[in-house]
Amino acid sequence: MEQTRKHSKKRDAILRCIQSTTVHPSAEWVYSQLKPQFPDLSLATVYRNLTLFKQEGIIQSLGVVNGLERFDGTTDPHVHFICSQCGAIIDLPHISVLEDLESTVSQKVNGTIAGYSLCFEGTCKQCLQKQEDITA
Amino acid sequence: MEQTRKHSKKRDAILRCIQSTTVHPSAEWVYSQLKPQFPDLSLATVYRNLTLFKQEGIIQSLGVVNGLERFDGTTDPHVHFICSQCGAIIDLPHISVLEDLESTVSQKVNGTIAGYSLCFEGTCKQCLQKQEDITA
DNA sequence: TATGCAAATGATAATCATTTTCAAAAAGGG
DNA sequence: CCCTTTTTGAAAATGATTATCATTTGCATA
Repeated sequence: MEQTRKHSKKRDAILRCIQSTTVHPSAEWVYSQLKPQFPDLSLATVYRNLTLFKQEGIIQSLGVVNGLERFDGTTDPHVHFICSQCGAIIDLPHISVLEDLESTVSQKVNGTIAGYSLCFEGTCKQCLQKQEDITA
Repeated sequence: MEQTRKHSKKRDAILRCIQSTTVHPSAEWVYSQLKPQFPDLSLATVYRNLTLFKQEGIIQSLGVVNGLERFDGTTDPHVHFICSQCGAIIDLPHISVLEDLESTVSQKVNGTIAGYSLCFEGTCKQCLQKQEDITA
């Protein structure tokens, strides 16, 4: 009765595509990569599967950059550098302290840092209480 | 000949609105706040002015949350906590080290941390070189 | 205070990324 | 092979944001 996840060549290819690139692609980029190999691939299928993978927690979303949602084939949180001009997203592993981050990052990417944004995500106090209220 | 910035009651009210709240609002929220006071206010005007303020650097965008772009009336980069359920954005000032951030933040907001994302923004190596090529 | 012109606005249409719909095709267990 | 469920393609729908354009407003100047 419960939903069973099936495999398909296209689904598998989409997952492999995003897991084997470092460009942190958008749905459109994944589509354009796979279209030659799957001429009848639909953009909706790419969106559907990326959303699915995201829900399953095997990929993550990096948010919207220049109007396009960008994905990351890895699941561990790590630091990124986003170029505000070309939209490139670059991985920056192994950074530990906030203080000297700007100069360190600036050197790592060989670019200019205009600013940074650090966001935590989770469930806030009010929502935790709501959940308890429902459960109780 | 050059463009001069003019004042208007609505423009000023929009700026005051976003600068005097801590909810990190969307354009729609600002609109709904001001609509009673300005019955003929257009949503387009809110979008226009928020975009303008952002370009002028007197407010900042926190990115898209649940499909809505969220703004911050302050301009200094600082840490935020986003509730993935209700979309609330909470300020988290004075945090310095990444290591013990998760537990610290968790205590501060009295909520659950699912993860974090730290993004730097600026100009990458390639784009810097392009600029030089054009200038030269 | 009246005048002229650039900037700002409201209403609405246009954009454009993403989602939904639905009929047809494929997966995979029996 | 069947049968049932999931997946897909194509196209329509959605919804936030942006552009358009005629009108209004701000404000510098006469």
